[in-house]
Amino acid sequence: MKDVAERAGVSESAVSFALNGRPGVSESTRERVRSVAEELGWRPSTAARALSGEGAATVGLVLARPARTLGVEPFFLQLVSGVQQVLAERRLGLLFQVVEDVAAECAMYEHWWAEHRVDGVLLVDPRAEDPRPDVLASLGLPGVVVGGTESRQGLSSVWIDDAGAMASVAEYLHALGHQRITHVAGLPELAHTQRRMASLRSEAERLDLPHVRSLTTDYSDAEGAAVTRRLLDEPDPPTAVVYDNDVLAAAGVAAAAERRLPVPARLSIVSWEDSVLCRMVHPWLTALARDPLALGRVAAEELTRLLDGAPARTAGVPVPRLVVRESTAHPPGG
Amino acid sequence: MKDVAERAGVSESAVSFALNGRPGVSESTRERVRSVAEELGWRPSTAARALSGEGAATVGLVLARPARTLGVEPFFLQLVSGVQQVLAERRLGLLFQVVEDVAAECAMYEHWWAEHRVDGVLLVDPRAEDPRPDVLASLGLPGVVVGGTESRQGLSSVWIDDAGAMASVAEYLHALGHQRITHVAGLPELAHTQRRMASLRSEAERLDLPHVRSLTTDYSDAEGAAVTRRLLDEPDPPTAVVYDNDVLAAAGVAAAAERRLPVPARLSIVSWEDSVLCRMVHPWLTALARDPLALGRVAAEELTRLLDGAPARTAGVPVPRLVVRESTAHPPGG
DNA sequence: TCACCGGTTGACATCGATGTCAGCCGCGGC
DNA sequence: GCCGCGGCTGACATCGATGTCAACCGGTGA
Repeated sequence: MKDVAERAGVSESAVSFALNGRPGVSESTRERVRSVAEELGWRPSTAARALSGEGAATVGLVLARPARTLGVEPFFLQLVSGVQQVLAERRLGLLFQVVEDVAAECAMYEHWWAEHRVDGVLLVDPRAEDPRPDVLASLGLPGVVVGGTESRQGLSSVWIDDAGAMASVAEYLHALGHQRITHVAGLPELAHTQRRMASLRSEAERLDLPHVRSLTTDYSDAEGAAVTRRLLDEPDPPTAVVYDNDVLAAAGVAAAAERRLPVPARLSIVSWEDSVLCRMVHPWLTALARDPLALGRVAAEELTRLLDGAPARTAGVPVPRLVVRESTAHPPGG
Repeated sequence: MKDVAERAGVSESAVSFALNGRPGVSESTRERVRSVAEELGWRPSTAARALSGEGAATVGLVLARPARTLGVEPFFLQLVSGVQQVLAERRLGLLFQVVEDVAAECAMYEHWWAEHRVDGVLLVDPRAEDPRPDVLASLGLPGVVVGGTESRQGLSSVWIDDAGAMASVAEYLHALGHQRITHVAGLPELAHTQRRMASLRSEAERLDLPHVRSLTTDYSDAEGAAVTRRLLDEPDPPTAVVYDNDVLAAAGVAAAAERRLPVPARLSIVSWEDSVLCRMVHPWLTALARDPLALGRVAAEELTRLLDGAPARTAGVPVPRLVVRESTAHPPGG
């Protein structure tokens, strides 16, 4: 900074004023200082800035998953990519951490906040009984819950209409004539799993479909295949299965193929997540398409709003759209 | 820190001495200070530490990929997970950034370094003509090239034996009786793509196989399928195809299925990357299994060595192992 | 002639740690 | 009785920015 001041022929104070857009310098000086800083490749030290109360210019994101179940879904990296499109404009960095479980995630927040490493965090995979919002609230650490429903305790939320999406899937399958529908869900403790299950139950009631149910899994291809095999061995197997993500759905297709059960002639399949995976299996999967990039962008925008001192609120992203491909049809004899 | 000093009944200097393992305090005081700090949940502000010459306690990782081709492979998140297992021990954070291209990646390094945001970086996807090592060297920013071959310009490397792995695949297919082998490779500018292609060429010469070649793609399922279709339409199609990653291989299987070409009876398929994808397609894919977690761990260890002042060097990870499943067999009539 | 103005300076405090250094206290040995 | 030493204190500088404040300079209007 001293160098910049010297080269521009002004004082250090003037440099600070000029570069932070504060009054006290003329437009011409401001411009000169700016160009000198540019030329010298000078950037303020984040450490020094953070120390003088500007915050760490960093937001945190923790992913709590055991390493082995990590990363088949394109979803996550796309989300991060969207987040960064927004953060980049503000010169905010993203501190990223993979941990084993939620307890470690909470510890991470405490450490980050105690060390002043982050100004705020994005919380993903909200759960039904979730200790994390309480932790953030008690710390006073600003946060946005990605996929949360309401904004409480000073946390913002980005709301995803799982219930509406599930209703649209149920209606679509019902319209095709399906009566026996099974929902192969993900982890039961995740909030969106419970929302989807509840929505399906109420839709089944509304449409008068008694043979509708949800089964939970750990999202792994292994459980997806195992559950599907069990379903197909039943005396009255379902005619349509809705899988909670692309991996489960692809595993389901593979299981059906093992049994030489034609999809969609004998079994319709819907994937709750559209990705290349859905176009890599045969037949191509009918899927709920959402836009993880947009979700990431909205989440990051909400977080920057919070950091700017705005009150917590709930933002929404568009309802997932059902993309009909080859894996759904009328039920046999329907 | 003041609070800790007060609660422990000692001076601030004593606290600093105690917690940084420096002489000047008795073991009993050291222990008392430690426990008070623990109790108060005190952690040193990284900003203040960084400012007084300790470094940012953060390493950087930039992923240069257009958002749409992002994240089908489990590889990347597993790598990150391995990296963090090592970084966590040292209380080092990971600053993660997704950018569009290598130019943006270089700019990122310059910014990070100018802002003192990172102490070192992990460089992934090394290229044949790669500007990035030069940038790091000119900045003096410590770095580890993940998948690099030699350590030059003060950068360490983690070496992956692509050539050896490719040779083992070629030998395996040759032993099965295959003569016409095609390698559907990834991006031509990546260093490992070139290494694999070169290795295949020399193996083909050694084994006297004239009908062997490599074709490059962008790693997308679309190109994987398109290339495979083109291959199968040739008058003398290959009897074995080696795909440079799991996505390409799965797309290849799908393309073969479209043509009703039985795998492996008429076409053998090998995937260069083992993942759940390889067990989600039918038939299950023979694949080269490497261990991204271990790769991440070794890379992070090399980086911490560099940060500790050790000279740059090249470390190695085990050669990928060929896991034989259902997608490879003798060629028709072989 | 003087007060006022915007633009600018230079000196100083602040953030929270590390590093250094003189000096203090009490205990043991010569 | 004095020296030396381990253990500890307290004051100060340092890192690189931000924030504040009194003062100064040249030009304008009253």
